[in-house]
Amino acid sequence: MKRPLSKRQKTMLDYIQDFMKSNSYPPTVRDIQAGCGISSTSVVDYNLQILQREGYLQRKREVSRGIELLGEAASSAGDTFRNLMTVPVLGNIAAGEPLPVANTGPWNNADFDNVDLPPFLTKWKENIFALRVKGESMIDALVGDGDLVLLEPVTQPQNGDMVAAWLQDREEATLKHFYLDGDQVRLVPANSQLSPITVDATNVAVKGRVVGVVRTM
Amino acid sequence: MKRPLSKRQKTMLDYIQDFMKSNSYPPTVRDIQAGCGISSTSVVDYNLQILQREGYLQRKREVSRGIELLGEAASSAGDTFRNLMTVPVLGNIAAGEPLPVANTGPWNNADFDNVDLPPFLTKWKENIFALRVKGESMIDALVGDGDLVLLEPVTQPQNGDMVAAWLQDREEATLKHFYLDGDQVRLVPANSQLSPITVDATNVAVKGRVVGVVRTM
DNA sequence: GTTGACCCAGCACATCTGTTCTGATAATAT
DNA sequence: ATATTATCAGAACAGATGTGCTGGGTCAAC
Repeated sequence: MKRPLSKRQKTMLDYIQDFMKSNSYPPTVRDIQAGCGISSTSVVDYNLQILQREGYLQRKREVSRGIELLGEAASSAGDTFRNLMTVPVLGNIAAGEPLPVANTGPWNNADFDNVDLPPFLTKWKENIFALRVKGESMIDALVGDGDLVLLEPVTQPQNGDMVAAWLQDREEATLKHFYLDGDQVRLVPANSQLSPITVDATNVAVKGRVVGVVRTM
Repeated sequence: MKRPLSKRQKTMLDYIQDFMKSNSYPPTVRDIQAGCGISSTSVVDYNLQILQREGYLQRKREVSRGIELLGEAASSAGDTFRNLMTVPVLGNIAAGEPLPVANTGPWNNADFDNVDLPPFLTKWKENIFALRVKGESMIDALVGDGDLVLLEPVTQPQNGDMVAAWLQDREEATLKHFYLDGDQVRLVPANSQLSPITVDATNVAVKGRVVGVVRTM
C-alpha cells in the first residue's frame, strides 16, 4: 500500500475482484486484458507484477489463473474468497472437565475439528479457538448444550470481559463476565436475572476471553 | 446424490476440495490426474462429466480450471470457495414489536444490512433471514440482547422446532420450542429450568423456524 | 455367447495461456 | 536538452490444457 496504484492497476484489481465474485476462479491474463480493454497481454503481465510487488496479490508462475488476492483486496472480492477463518475446536467445555487450553500459537489445522467462520465472528484475530459446550451448566451465560463458544486466549482479561474460567476449588469450568475487585473476582452471569458469585482471585484461572457464540439447531 | 459415486470419483472430489483449500483456484484436469494417480486425462474428463451430471460440480467448457464445486461439495472445500451465504438482517425482534416477516422469496441484498455466514449455519438453505434481538425478553431461549437469530421462513413447523412466534393476545414475540397438542400449542423455553406455556393454537402466528444463533462480544 | 453398460489407457490436436523480446511513448528528474 | 523511469503495444514462443478418438477390459443381463 506504499505507492499509489495507477488508474490501470486499480481497474485491473477491481476487475479481478469482480471476476472472482462471479466465476469462482481467478481470471487469466487475457481475461483481464479483454475485461479492462488493454491492448496487450504484456501490459497485463507488467501491471500484475507491480500489483504483486505491492502486496495486493500473489502469482504462481507458469500456472494458468495462478492469481491469489491478498489482504484487503481479498475481502473486497465479495462473499466468495478468503472470507473465512478456520478455527480449531480444541475440545469440550463442561462443568467438571478442565479446559483444553491454548498452549502455543497457531495450531495444526489437521489436529482438530475445524469450523470455518466469517471474520466478523473472530474479530479478525488469528489465534481464536473454539470449545463445544457439553451439558447445561453454562446456561447462566446464555449458552446451551452443543453451542460453540469462540475464545481468544488471554489470561489477564479486562473488567467486563466474558471469560472462560476454571474455578479450582469447585473443579468447575464456567463462562461469566469478569470483574476484578482488589484480590476478589466477581463473576457475573450474562443472564441478569441470576446472581453473581465472588471468589478469591487465586482461585480462578482464566483461560480465554469469549468473543462469540454460535448455535445451530 | 442419486447414484453412488465410484471410488475414483470420490477420490477426485476429495482431491479437488483439498486443492482448492490450499491453492485458492481450481485444479486442472492434469492436476487431478497427477494428484489422484490416474494414467490418462481422458479418464479424468470422463469422471468429471459424471460428477457434473450428478450435480457435484459445474464445469465450463474450454476454460482452464473451469470447475466450480456445488452444494455440499463446495462447503467441504474449506475456507476458500463459495463458503459464505449473504443473509439479510430484516429487522429487530423484541417482545413488543411485531416480527418483520419474510414476505416474498429472495430479497434484494441491497435493501437491508447483510451478514455473510458459512452455510453450515444456514443449513445450506437459500432463503434464510436474520433478526437482531433487542432487549432481554428472549432470555428464556438462551438469546440475549444483540444476538442474531437466523430464521427459515416457515409457518407450519414440526413439533420440537425452535420457532419465532407472535402471541396475538399478549402482543409478544417469542422464541420457543414448538409442540402442537390438538388445538393447543405448548411453547417450551430452551432453558429447561423454566416452565413451558400453553396457548390456543389460533393465538400463535409462527413466523419462522430458528436454525441458528450468533452472538459477538 | 452376446450384448451393453460402465470404466479405463494412450494418444493426438487445437487452443489457451503465461512469458518474453523488441520497440515506442509519456512523464519526470538532472 | 538529456537521461531516467514508468508505462504501453505488438508479436511470438513454449508449454499448459480441455477435448476427442480409438481401443481394451470387466461385469451383469439376457
